[in-house]
Amino acid sequence: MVDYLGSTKSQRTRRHILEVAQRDASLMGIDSLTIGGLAQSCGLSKSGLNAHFGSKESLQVAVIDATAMRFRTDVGEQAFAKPPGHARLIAIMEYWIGWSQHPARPGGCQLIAATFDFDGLEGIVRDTLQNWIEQWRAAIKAAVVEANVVESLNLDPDRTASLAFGLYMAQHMERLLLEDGTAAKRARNTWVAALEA
Amino acid sequence: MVDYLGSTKSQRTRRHILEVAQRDASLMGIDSLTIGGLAQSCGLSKSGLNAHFGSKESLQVAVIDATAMRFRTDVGEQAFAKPPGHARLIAIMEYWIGWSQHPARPGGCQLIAATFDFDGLEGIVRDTLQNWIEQWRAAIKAAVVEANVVESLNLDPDRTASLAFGLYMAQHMERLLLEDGTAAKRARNTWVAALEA
DNA sequence: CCTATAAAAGTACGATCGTACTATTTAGGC
DNA sequence: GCCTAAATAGTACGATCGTACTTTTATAGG
Repeated sequence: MVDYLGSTKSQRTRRHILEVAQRDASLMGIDSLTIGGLAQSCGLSKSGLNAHFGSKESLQVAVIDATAMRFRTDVGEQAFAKPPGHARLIAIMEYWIGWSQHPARPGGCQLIAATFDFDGLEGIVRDTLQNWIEQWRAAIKAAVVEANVVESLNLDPDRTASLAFGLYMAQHMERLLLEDGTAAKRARNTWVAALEA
Repeated sequence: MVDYLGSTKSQRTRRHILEVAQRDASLMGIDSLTIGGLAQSCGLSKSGLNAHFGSKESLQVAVIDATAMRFRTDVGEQAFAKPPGHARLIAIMEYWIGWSQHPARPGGCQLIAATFDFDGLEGIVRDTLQNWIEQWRAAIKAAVVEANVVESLNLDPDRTASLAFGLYMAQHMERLLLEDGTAAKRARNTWVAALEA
């Protein structure tokens, strides 16, 4: 286990690399990261950067892990800090879309985008993505089950989780490719309406 | 305008290249196509293949155009052959998911996947994708407006179109990355339920 | 069948990729 | 402050990328 909170030179550099890499990955995608290009963005030499990860694949996994860890604190924990039930479901979409729109993510969520790149491939990068998506989907399902109990609803957990992912991805596509400034608000509204039905 | 239906040697070869390219693009993504790799898949030399398109960017646009043209006949026209209203909306999702699952598309829809690769870039490939997505989204919205009239419904066209794209993309992700065999059926069911609410 | 022309192959070139190996610089415990 | 070890830079190598240019092969009209 890598100590992400340490403060040796190596750890500080590694954190900085992953910071820059996450931004680059938002713009061009995780599989378009290059060691040379990233090194230049960080003010490092190619070999200096690669010494931290050993291979491009390990770098990609490290970027995904770092992003997923931040997602957990910025979205997951924030949403699950709300009381179970309707409020928590609303918060999930609220923080999730906020994550997508965050200034540190100028090209939108790197993880969702990477999903479409790696779903046809094999290897540890795909497995890492799969694992992260499964965890987040399971968390949403659990929140739906809770809400059914607390609010006496009858939402289908799987359908509702799919709907959440779908609205999130539609928002991503409409906002970034179609340059539709109303996409985020529409996704939130559709989510709220779906929970009431 | 290229004559896609001609039968000179060049036109036949071009069609074959685009056929193979669409399959490769389904598996690895349009932006991962390489001229050398595609030439090998086609049994052509690198330069023999490139003579048909002139550049990689033109090849990518040609692949997108060819895919979009097939989408129009296999999904758009099929769905709009149904009577306007509820039946047409159901058919849209039905044929769309059928397209995603078609054996010729082992890695799912190339166009939706490419969307997430090019939304942060600039150039003619992005513009071509944007144009295609906009057209299909407009068609869905039109079908919703029709259905509101025919069936005396009050569906929001924009929200419903976003929902359609969202359910489609969620199905793609769940089926291919999470290897969830129930994803397609769930997307259809959720769509049907949403139209009734 | 011959030939003009289209189609494909062959070849080459600079750029960039990931990565291994070596040299140099920098950091931190005594 | 020195000295060891960690961190980074330097260099090199084979592979592959896109693409320009030249040569060969195949096609189709007369």
